[in-house]
Amino acid sequence: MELINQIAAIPLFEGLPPDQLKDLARIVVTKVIKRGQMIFSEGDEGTGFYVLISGRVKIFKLAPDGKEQILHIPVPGEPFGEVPVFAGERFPAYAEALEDSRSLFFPRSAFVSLVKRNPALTLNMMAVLARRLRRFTTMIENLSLKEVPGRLAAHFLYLSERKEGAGELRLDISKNQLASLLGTIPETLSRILARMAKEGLIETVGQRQIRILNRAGLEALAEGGKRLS
Amino acid sequence: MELINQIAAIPLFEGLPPDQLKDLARIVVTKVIKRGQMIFSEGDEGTGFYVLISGRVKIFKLAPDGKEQILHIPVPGEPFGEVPVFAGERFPAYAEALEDSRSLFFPRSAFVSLVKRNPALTLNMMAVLARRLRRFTTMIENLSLKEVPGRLAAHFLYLSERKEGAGELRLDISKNQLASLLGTIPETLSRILARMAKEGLIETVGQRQIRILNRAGLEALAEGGKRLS
DNA sequence: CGTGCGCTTGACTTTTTTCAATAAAGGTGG
DNA sequence: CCACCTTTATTGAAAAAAGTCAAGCGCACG
Repeated sequence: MELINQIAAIPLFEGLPPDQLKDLARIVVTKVIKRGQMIFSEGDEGTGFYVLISGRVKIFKLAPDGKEQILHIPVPGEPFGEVPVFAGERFPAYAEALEDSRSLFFPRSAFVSLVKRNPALTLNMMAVLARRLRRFTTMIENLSLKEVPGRLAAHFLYLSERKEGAGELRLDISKNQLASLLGTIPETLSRILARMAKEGLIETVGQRQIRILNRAGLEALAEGGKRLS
Repeated sequence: MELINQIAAIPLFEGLPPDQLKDLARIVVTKVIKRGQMIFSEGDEGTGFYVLISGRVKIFKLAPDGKEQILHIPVPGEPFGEVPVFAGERFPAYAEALEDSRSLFFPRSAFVSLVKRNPALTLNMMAVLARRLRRFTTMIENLSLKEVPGRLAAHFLYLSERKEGAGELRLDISKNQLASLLGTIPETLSRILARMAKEGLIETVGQRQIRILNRAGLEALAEGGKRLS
């Protein structure tokens, strides 16, 4: 039962008794998504939520002129599209695969009835929602109170925290996507990377590798205590 | 039993059986907050959450230079400060009373044990979190993809939806606070209001009253299909 | 009655975007 | 394996949007 093991490995379902894992396995649908394919659109009816198993997807908002703001890039094991399960019925954003991906889809009604019977699952799901709220408040803070160099510095520091201790970090998305995640455009991002390098804060190795040379400098930038010249 | 009635009137607790309302009444603490008083600060340990009963509070982020970004202004009956109950333990933002206010405080552990026993309460709380996520995604979208005139137009339309049908609407916060809610500064807000009035989109009546003269124009602004000259 | 705070307006600066051109990279099919 | 073509990234110059600094008005509150 490959499927049951996959479900059991999802943090959201940690602590569920085996029989309830089996219940989940009965209602779940595996979805395979090709790179570039849309998973859902803003305004679509949300009849359930997803958990990313492998690959990479982006959750984003879209302006009429085509500009995107990425809200979230789930890591494997993380749920997405869960808001309409609990309020509002429709997806508040778009989801598209950045790479060929695989996810599990949990239909709403079966999941809700499971929630009703299982307090541990309830608390896990609330923790997921609360963590995402926390990240969004940080995002709002960054967009509103920091300039682009500060946002970028904060992002580098964030990445370096969750990776190995070395000052080397690998961007797992393209610079276009990174710009969209930071609420700016590729040209601006490119210029700011160049300025950071010129000031000796970072060094770029290839296109997707960044080495942090001056962590304190980045922290000062992220906190607004310093500017790039 | 004034208190029980107040608790029963809170949407979050809708559908709770009387004995559980009594449980809540036993653990709840009434907090009276004076205008200008801090309720909690970012980083404080969150030992429970609040429900606003009367008055007005702002939930906001603070930049080192003192600039504020308001995240949320709960209406009476709405909970706030609930994120640390479910994840992370510390408040992600500041809360301060804009007017003399009264709120109920629910200690975390007692509330969590109640959640575990009550599926309806669970689903209500998840709906609260999911709705807030939805609002934050809209906020991120506005900050990133709209310019200030578009954000202001969207805000007016939002206010006019939840009030009476007339094109007249009353701002319930100062323009300084409104600027902070929209992610800008009072000077910019002032200029844009003047431009909107000059273009015949709105008319300002006194300092806190706005009359919408051209709803379609505001909608075009909010959708990015038009610009102020 | 004065002081202070909220609000407005002007002039200027800074930041970011836009438009355009070019260069580099990556994947596909021959 | 290479040539081609689309996507991704960089750089420059100009424009636009928003923020800063400063001054002044008016109303409310003590």
